Amino acid sequence: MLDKIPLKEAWTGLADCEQCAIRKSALFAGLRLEDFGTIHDPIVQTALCAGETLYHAGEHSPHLFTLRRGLIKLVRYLPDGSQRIVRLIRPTDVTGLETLLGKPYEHHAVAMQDSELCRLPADTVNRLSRENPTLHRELLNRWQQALAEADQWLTDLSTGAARQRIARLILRLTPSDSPPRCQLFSREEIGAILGITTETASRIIADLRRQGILEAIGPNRYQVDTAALANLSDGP
Amino acid sequence: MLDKIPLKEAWTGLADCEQCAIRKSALFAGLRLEDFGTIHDPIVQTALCAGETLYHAGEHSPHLFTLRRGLIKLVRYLPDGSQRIVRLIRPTDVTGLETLLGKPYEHHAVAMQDSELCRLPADTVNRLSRENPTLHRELLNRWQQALAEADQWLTDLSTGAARQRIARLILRLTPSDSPPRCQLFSREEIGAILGITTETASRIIADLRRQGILEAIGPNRYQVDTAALANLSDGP
DNA sequence: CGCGGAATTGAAAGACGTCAAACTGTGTGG
DNA sequence: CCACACAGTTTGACGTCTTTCAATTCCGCG
Repeated sequence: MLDKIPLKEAWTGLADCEQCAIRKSALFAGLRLEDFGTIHDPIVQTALCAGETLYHAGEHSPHLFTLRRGLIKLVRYLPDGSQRIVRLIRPTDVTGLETLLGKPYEHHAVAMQDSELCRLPADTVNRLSRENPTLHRELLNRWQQALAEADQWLTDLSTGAARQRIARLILRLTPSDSPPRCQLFSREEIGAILGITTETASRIIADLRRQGILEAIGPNRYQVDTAALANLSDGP
Repeated sequence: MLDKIPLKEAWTGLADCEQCAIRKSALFAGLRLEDFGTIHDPIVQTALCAGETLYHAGEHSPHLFTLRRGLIKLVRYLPDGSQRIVRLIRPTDVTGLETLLGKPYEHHAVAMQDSELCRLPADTVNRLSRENPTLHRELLNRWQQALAEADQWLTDLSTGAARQRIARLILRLTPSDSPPRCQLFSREEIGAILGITTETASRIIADLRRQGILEAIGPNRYQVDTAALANLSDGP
């Protein structure tokens, strides 16, 4: 399931920013060539294996991150010790924006899949944001995007019956290719996303399989009957 | 319950910004005297009675708002027609930040109490934000604050059993004065905040009253046994 | 081939939603 | 001033969904 290719090289990559595969949709999309020359504090590329932690809540570190590949969960622990997954970070997303304001991280960030990311020094981003209006606007956009996503997370994934929540989660995880396939997570993580128990998540997913709405095609990979799910998602 | 004092005056108040009672904690806290002189597009003060709508989701209007007095709910409607309250705006909070990016409003904003607010033109705020670093930083702070609040809303108010959610909501609504009192909302609104039904909300609150944890002292006003609620909030 | 963690399943209890009726307080009109 | 109508709240009864706790099965890996 996991191809473990830890990248140990911590390179100071200016050239690579310019050539970056995801650059057109990345935070730095609006940077001019000459801007890259002014980056002195190195931008480090790092890799995480599934399950590894990127940062902890409360930790105070002047870095934000762009995800290049993989999947990161932002987690909060509840008083009773259980966890709730608050948001997912996907490739081209940025996390750790709060460090731009000198604040500690708000969540635990944990890799759900093997991941690669770029670590950006908060100072550098702050300075570039002052000098480059496009980057600055892009930053605001990211902030707003995170907020919109948080609100959607609440209304889609924490509202209504468990079946509906699962239907909406799977739809959200299914790219609109055809045939529609999606990569699910452990039942425990699904529970932590939806605010339901592991068993309930398991029961419902097993049931969807029996109904033929999901068809297993690999470890936690399914082919999806999107129409049936869409139907489930807003009515029983 | 409601003292209806609709403010009809839509004044172009520069002087009043400087003298504003909430100015020290307002968005414009960092503005210099000379900055106020550069505001040409008028800042309008408006008032809403409980139940009135400030703006609709999808509406495209270049204004954001600071709440001076009262309480505003940000609402999303679900496919099935019911509503979910996504966040509350309290005095000194800002709402409608998305218009700074030229985007339509993400929510319906409805007054839960009689409210007064200032309407700020997005252009003006954008310009001032470019010219004044303190204001600019304050804006980012507000954005981050909204995001943190959204995450807390999810973990506090949409997680766990209905009793716990209600306990946490009441605690959150109770200022730390003594004796601790709080102003509740209609049972329907409480349901929409917590993702439970009106009846469940009513049952539990009625039950808390019978247990003496809440004691009615006015229309939807209660004296609160905070210790008992804190106890409820993270265990059964 | 057996081990261990994850997933699934079962049974029973409890929580919550649904539908409907009774109750309360408030404002209105007689 | 009282009776009534209305909207919100409370309560009841019942069914369904979800959790809980436990047992079992499945699957990847050593």
